[in-house]
Amino acid sequence: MDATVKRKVRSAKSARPAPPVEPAPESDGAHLELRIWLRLLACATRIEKALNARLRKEFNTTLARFDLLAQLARRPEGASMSEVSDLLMVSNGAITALVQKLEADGMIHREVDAEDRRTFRLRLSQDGAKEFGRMARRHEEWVIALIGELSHVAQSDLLQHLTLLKRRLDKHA
Amino acid sequence: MDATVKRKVRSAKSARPAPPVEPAPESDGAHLELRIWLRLLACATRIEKALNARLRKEFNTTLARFDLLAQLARRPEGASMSEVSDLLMVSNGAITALVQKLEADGMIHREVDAEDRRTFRLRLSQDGAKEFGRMARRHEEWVIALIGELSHVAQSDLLQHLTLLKRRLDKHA
DNA sequence: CATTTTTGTTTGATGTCTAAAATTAAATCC
DNA sequence: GGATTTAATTTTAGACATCAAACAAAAATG
Repeated sequence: MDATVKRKVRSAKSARPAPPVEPAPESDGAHLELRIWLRLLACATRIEKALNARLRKEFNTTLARFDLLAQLARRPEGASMSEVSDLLMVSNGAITALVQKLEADGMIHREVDAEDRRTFRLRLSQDGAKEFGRMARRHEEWVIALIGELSHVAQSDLLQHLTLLKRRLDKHA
Repeated sequence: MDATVKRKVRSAKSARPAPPVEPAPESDGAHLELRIWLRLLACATRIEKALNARLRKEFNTTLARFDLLAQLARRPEGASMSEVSDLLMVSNGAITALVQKLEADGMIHREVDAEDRRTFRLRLSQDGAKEFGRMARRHEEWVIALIGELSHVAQSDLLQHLTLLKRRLDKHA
């Protein structure tokens, strides 16, 4: 993770009116897009590592497990493996192992669907729900601590831009 | 990867003047910070998966390898394993395997340092440099295609906000 | 100078991801 | 209604990540 490229491009002359002070040569001549991607990745990995480390320390678990529980927590009716796989945007194979571990730990139940014997219905267990509640509260505090230093305005701007970007990315795929 | 929490918080009454139309309840009552984190992660994983898939398809390689080559490409004097480990923000153990593979593929050279027989000096090989050049060009095109649909203004806003966020995150650590 | 301590790298155990092949159940098609 | 197709899940093989333990070489210490 880092995707550092940053090459000396800086050729396409801007047809836009020049900004007041300077065309912002920025720390490197690389394309804006490249610089955005590097920053985005840097932010995401920093946050991800911080959350992962804390989840491990305080709850002896991981983000992947937490995310799966989070999906089940908002679906009292349960979900199938494939549904979870889609929700988490992770391959089917990855779900199998995760679910086995979580079931062994008593966090979730896995029952064969009465209608379709191929599919499993995954549900949070009672213990799982309680433990997830504890984790979610801490998780939220951590995220707020990590991002909360930005002003409210900066935050909503950032969210808006990220939402826009995500929409474009989804269209691409 | 998804870190979906989104809980029913919405308690802290805003002491700010209400916006023109609505206080923007947004799609969910979750804290702004949480929503930002989810979007950020979603964008990063989408881009990362796209780049990884293409690197594999076109060059039979991965982002991790590409990133390592990128670091060496900008350091003709070479770098030690630990330096690379720091640059990529990845543990030492991860570098060992990566370097072995890249050396076996003839992309990099690894020579023991004359000064310090514990350390290795890693350098791009000629073939490695050429191959990296090809990959970097394509990589840049891909990133531009993925992000380039955003307007220039949106892009520089986004970059600015991400830069700010990254600074805060680094201070935290 | 012999003994720590620190530093650079490797190894091993574990966790997660992917892609592709295998398995099994359901649905569909003559 | 038996054969094919589709769908849900598992398995396998290959990456890459972590952490912690083990080493070996260099530096520091007394």
